[in-house]
Amino acid sequence: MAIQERRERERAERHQLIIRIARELAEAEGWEAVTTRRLAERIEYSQPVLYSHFAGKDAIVAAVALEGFAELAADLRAATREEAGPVEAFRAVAGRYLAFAAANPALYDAMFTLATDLPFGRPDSPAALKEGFAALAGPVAEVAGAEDPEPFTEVVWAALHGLATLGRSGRLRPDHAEYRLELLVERMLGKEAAPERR
Amino acid sequence: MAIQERRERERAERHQLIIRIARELAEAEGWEAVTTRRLAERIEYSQPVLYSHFAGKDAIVAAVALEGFAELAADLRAATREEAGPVEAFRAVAGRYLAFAAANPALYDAMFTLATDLPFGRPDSPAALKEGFAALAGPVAEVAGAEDPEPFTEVVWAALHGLATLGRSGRLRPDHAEYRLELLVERMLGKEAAPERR
DNA sequence: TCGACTGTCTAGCGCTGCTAGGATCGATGT
DNA sequence: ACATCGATCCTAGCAGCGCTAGACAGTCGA
Repeated sequence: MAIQERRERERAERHQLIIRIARELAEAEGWEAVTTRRLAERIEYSQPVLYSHFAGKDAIVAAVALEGFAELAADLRAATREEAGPVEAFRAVAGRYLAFAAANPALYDAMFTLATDLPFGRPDSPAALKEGFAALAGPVAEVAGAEDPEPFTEVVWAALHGLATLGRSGRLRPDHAEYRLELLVERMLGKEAAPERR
Repeated sequence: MAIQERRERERAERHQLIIRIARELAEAEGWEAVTTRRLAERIEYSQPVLYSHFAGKDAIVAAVALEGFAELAADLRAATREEAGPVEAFRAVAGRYLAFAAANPALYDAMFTLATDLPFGRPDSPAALKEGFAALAGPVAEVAGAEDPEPFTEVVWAALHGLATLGRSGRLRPDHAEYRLELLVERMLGKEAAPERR
């Protein structure tokens, strides 16, 4: 019995190893450098082993993406806890979201550009996915005011996502990032006044 | 002499043909179906001919993207012309942007997801790129109010881009699209009031 | 009419994701 | 203790990818 348990444990470890190496490789050299051969070499097994753990390369990317959602959720929740009022929490969550995207570009790509067919917002969605969305949606909905909270959250999320992706492909002026965030937050809070220039 | 002119004309036509077929193929079956072999077969020439027109596959995608920017610019300008005041023009441009992205998903992908290294916002940017950005930035800056117009434009653009991309990968509820647009427009105009529910 | 040149094609390189089939190793029943 | 069986893993290879070298034909100017 114990032998079989050890096997399953080793197998689970290898499963996580694949995900970790894929992520490291992607973050270091970009996703186009993550090939099944290179991945196999790094985990010190042959290619077919990958296919005994995942249905294909897409499934590996999806697994990395899922890990990303879990981390994002934890990150956003930590940001929320540190703040007092709903407005501060909203501001903190928005900032943390952009910081997360900037700090983990390859991971963010996996989550939003590569793994497009993760089941989103459906009952059978993986827990990490639901939590990720909830960690963002909670604080955002708090400041929706008279607005219907769901579309309000979607719009805020879309704006953050746009800032993250356009910013990274060099289509927004690199400085002014903080100013853009301020501007978005203030407008979404319904304040017309221009934020402080910096 | 006339013969050489004919040759150059035919060559230019073939150049456009490659771009057109690549776009059609992408729009019909997605960019992953656009391979050099398939493309060569459709234009009824062999593969190497493609490389006498473009440096590589990326250059073909970039050419399609550039065409997209030109069309988007024309589209947005048409939307602007039809409207009277700056607020209406802003609303129209925002709506038309999302409609364009929804109507030409593969083209939009080429413009913003695949051709990431197009020289954006630089002096040596292609004309179509500058025009595309200007057609959006003009009407948007009109309603920036007390805001610094450039970051304001960038935020609006990012929000629209986010709505376009998240919407297409099924991460926003399919209905409510118009409501989200309304909400974004109103907030960006500095109005706190909730838009009409529909 | 003949050589040079331009334009095009065939064939092939190294890479990709993925898989069939065989070898190897350890657990199990007698 | 040994033979058998089953799981596990690897070698080798497939089709397709982007891209290119070299052969070939057809056209031009001398």
